[in-house]
This record gives sequence, structure tokens and C-alpha cells, in this order.
Amino acid sequence: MEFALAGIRDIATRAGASIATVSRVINGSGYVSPSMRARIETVITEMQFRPNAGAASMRRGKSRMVGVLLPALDVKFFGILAHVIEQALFARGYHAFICCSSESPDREAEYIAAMLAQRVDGVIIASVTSDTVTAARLTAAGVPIVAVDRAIAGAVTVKADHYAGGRLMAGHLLGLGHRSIAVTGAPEHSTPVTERLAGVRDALAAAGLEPVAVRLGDEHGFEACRDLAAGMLDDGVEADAVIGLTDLAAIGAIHALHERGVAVPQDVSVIGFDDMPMARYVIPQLTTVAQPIREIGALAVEQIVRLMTGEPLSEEQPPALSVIERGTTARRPA
Amino acid sequence: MEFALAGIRDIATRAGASIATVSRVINGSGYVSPSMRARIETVITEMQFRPNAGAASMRRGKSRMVGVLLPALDVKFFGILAHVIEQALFARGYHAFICCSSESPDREAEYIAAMLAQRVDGVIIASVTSDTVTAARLTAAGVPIVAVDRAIAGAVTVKADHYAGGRLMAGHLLGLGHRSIAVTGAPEHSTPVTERLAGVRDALAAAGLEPVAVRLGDEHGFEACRDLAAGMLDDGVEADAVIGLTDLAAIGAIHALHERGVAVPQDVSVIGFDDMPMARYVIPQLTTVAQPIREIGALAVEQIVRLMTGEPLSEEQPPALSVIERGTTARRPA
DNA sequence: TTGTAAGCGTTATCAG
DNA sequence: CTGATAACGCTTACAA
Repeated sequence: MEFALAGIRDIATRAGASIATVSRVINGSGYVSPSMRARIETVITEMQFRPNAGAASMRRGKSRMVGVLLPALDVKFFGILAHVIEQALFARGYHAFICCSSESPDREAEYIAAMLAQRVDGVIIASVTSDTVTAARLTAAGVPIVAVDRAIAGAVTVKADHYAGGRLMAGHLLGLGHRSIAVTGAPEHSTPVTERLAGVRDALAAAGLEPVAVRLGDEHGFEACRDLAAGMLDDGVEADAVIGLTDLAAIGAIHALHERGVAVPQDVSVIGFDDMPMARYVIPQLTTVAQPIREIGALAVEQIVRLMTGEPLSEEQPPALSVIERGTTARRPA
Repeated sequence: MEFALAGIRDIATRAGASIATVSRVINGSGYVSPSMRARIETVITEMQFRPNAGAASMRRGKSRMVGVLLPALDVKFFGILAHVIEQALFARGYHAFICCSSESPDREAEYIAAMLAQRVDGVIIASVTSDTVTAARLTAAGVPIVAVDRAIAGAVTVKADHYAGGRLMAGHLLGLGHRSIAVTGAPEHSTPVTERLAGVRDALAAAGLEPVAVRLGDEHGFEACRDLAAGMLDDGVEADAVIGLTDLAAIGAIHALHERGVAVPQDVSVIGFDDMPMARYVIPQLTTVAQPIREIGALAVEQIVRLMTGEPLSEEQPPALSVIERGTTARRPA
């Protein structure tokens, strides 16, 4: 015996009130006498009543739901980001509609359509494509949007300064006396990765240097990253330090190095980027540049909420990146 | 100049048709003459029309949305699970409403309420509490439910056989000649962890043994796991092998061991559980018991869809667990 | 302080 | 083959 969820009418009848009054107590709007309110509240809990969000949204023109479109959830970085955003949204009374584009532009477009259909009040997105069209689609519909981690031209963007992060990685190695620096990273077409690389190149150039090798790949899994570094090593590249454009790329490099009998950091230093938990799993633990991911998520939520409520944007910026010195970097052997 | 999204009426007027006809082409239901259909479709794309899902759901009594309630997204296991489930659901025409209970029963209840409000057609849940009340809440409302990873009494459950996994871990070590086996793991109150422990104990008992130590904790982060093992070692526990009830617990143990100058696997063997990507990050790579997480997610979706559509349940079971032998286990030194 | 009634944007049932 | 029209469950003026 399965019952349809109770409706506002059922509550009204059972409590001997009108649906308007019930609505008032649900939303805490307008006056309701204490006795009436008590009676209605009792019935509501008795009948396990939950106002139909779809109906409310339709009537109200607001869904209190925000779309969150990320490339993946099974990639640690985005898993954390999704988690932070979801929790922050919830704390402010919004629900997250989380979707994974799987790095596919088509998929991304389909999800944008779904979000439009759900009448989300706003969207937080780490867009696969840096083109403006998906953003335009949303803005045309009057849906505010904030880009996270990956910028979108013309949209409010919350992200770390990956370029600066690149400079930090190179700078740290340079400060340790390294001069022959190789770079590996993936996925190749991700803008954050590209920006970090640019930072690395510029910092090196400022010292009159350039990378002894740069190896980028599309696959960003562990095996792929290790193979990327392995290929480089087997091609005879001689480096006294390697920069992983992500922590995983760095860890892959460590494995490739280890398999070839070169000691980290005694023979070669390795530095990563992100400071994901995995950075501490390897022995010695990975030196890396920490990205303030939780603050980024929180700020993205702050901005979308302001956009949705019409408040002025926050001037706040995510905290700067910083080098976390651990065990995989050392002064260049003399 | 921001426009409200177009409605079905706008389309109807602009195409010189009735809303009923427009509805027909949207849903592909009933007959519509080709010419009319073409005209309407043009207008729909021109105006970027997206039918309001809330309204449709209200009218239809089906939202094509399923709630997915997990303890977290920033824990790799659940990140992967969420990803798999989301993609599988999407492929079948459903949208996922993903929520994180953060291991809090109260939070879980709030999300159940939210899902009820969204009128989800079904729920997939890895429940924090093994009690039946949250499930009952859903079933009372006629919402089908499938439990994933963590069983719920009376509900369709899709999970690995953690108990068997525990036996596998112990069995592998026993087969290698180890006799003094210690166990660490977290979070302590998670049923999968508890079940694995039971499997370990039983397999050991069958060999006339019992763990030389069992250290469980609530925190399941890296530091916490390492400290757990460190405490055990510092208390003078002598083991020739340690079982990590999760990969992270195992990795924490490896670090604790390493810090104390004991070599893995020469002096002590270590085995984990889950076969998360992290198992391959450590050197040597972690021997572990692989859990068929993607298949579990896919099967959970299969079952909830059957429940929602009234089809009989699938008899299929998730594939069995298996030991992935890598570098952290070795025969007991003579 | 509470009730009546008019929608919100769809879908589905009838007629035509 | 197409068009009125009645719900669906709620919020919100406007009355009482």
C-alpha cells in the first residue's frame, strides 16, 4: 500500500485550515495565529509533508537550485571542488545539481540544456571549452554564471593564478641551483595546465634558460603520466629536476625515475602542482605548489549567490599559491 | 535586457499552433503532420525553448530524476561511485541529484527531505546509518530505493562482499607464511570496514590465530591513518604483516613503518583494500584487494531503473573481489 | 488573522 | 490530425 505524497490541500483539510494558511506556515510568511500554526505544524510532521519543489519553483520563478558542471567527479581535484561547492550551497539554502561533462563539449551542452530545463537560478562551471557560447546560452536565459578553475571570457571567474604557480615551481627549482629542468604534464589541452607551463617557461627564460624537454599528453591517469616521463627519460633527456604540471604527473615521473634507478631527490628533484592528498602518499613526500581549492569553491559559491540575489560581487580573491616543500626536492648536487 | 525563458505558449503562438500540438512534438507523442512538426521544431530551436522540468514533473507525476546520497565526494571511492552512477543514469535518460551527507545522520535526513521535495523517482544511497528509518521514510512515500556499498535491511542492496574481502586479505598473508598479523583501519564505524575486519578475524581464527593488534580510528585521512599505525608500532606491537582495512590505512602503515626504519616488504608485508588509484602511487606499489566499484555503480543504476519502471530485479551480482598482488607483500623471511 | 482565487508551464483527455 | 481545457501543487495578491 503505497501512498502519493501528501499535498498542501491534505494538510489544510486535516488541520481545518485553508491552503493559504498552510502555505504561510511553510514559508514563514504572513501572520498565522500561534494555535493555528501549531496545529498545522503537527499535521505537517504527522503526514510527512514536503512541499513539491517543482510546483513552488514554477509559481515563485525561483528554484533555489544551482547547476554545478564539472569535467568529472572521479578526479580528485574536482571531487573536492564538487564537495566544497555542494556543502557551501547547502549551507546557504541552495541545492546543487551536479553534472559531469566528462571533458566532452557535447555532453556539456546537453547538461546546460538540462539545467535550463530545471530552471536553475545560477550555474557554477568549469568549462571544457573556453569558448563563450555555452556561457552565452545561459546569460541569454538570464541565468547568472560563475566560471571556476577554468576562465570564461566575460564571465565572473574564480580560479588560482596558475601562471604564477608555474613561476613558483620553476623558481623553487632555480633557487635550489637546478639548471636542466624538464617538464611533464597532462591533460595537454586543459587551460590550467597550459597556464602553468607558460609560467614555468617565463620564469626559466628570465634566468636565461628553457626547459630541456617538455612532454605533454592527453591522458591524465597514473600510467599515462608515468609513461610520459619514462619516454622522456628513455629518449636520453638529461635533467637534474623535473616539473610535474600536476601532482600526478610528478608522481608518474618519480616512478619512471625510480624504475631507472635514479634517486629522488638525491639525483633528481621533482616538484608537482595542486597539493592533492596524493602528494603525501609517496615516499619521500612530494614537494608541490598548493592550490587553495577549498577557498576557490567557497568563493565561487559566494559570487554566484551574490549574482543570484543581485548583490554586488565580492572583491575577494582566492589566496595566493605557495610552495609546500617536502621531500622530493633538494639542492643540486655539486 | 534579460528575457524569461520562452514557454510552450510562446512557441505555439509563434508557430501558429496550439500548445497541445507543441507538447506533442516535444514529447514525440501522438500524430503531428510533418509540416507542422517542422515548423514547430524550427521555432523551438530559434527560441531556445526548454520545457520546464518542474511543470512537466508536476503534471506527469514523474521527475526522471533520481537522488544519489553519498557520504562524501572528496573521498576517492565515493567520487568514483558518484561519477559512474551519474553517467549511467544520464545514459538512461535520468538526471542525478547528488548530495553529500558528510557522514552525518542529520544531514542525511535533510537530504532525504530535499529529495522528497524534488519528487525524485528513486534513490540510490550509501547510508550513514544502517538503521531502517531513512529507508522507511522513502518507501512510505512510494519512492524505490537501492542501497549501495552499505546495506540497508529490507532494501535492495548492491555492494561488494567485504567480509569475503577480509578473508582474502588474511588468506593472502597466511599463504605467504605470515603469522603475526596486525590490523589498522578507519573509519571505525563504517560497516564495510567492520565487515572486512570480521572476515580477517574469521580467516585468522580458522588458522588458529588472531590479530596481534587491531587499531581502528574515526578519522580516515592520511595523517590519521599513519598515526594509527605509528601508535601501534610505538606500543611495541610485533607483526610480520599488517592489514590495512582501506588502501589509505595501508599507505599510512607503510609510512609509519618507513619512518621507523622497517622495510616493506622485506621486513614487514602490507596489504590494503579497495585498489584505489593511490595503491599504485606508493613505491613499491601496494598489494591490495580490488573492489569492482564501477560494476557496483552500474548495477545499482540498473536496479533502481528496474524498480522505477516496475520491471523485475536483475539477478546479477557484482563480480567477486580479488587480490591484486603488487610490491608490498612478500613471503615471510625465514 | 484567515480564506478565495488566479495563475505558474506543462501533459493528457476529450472533442472536433 | 489538431485544438480547447482541465488538472498538477503551490504562492500570493486581494478580500473578508
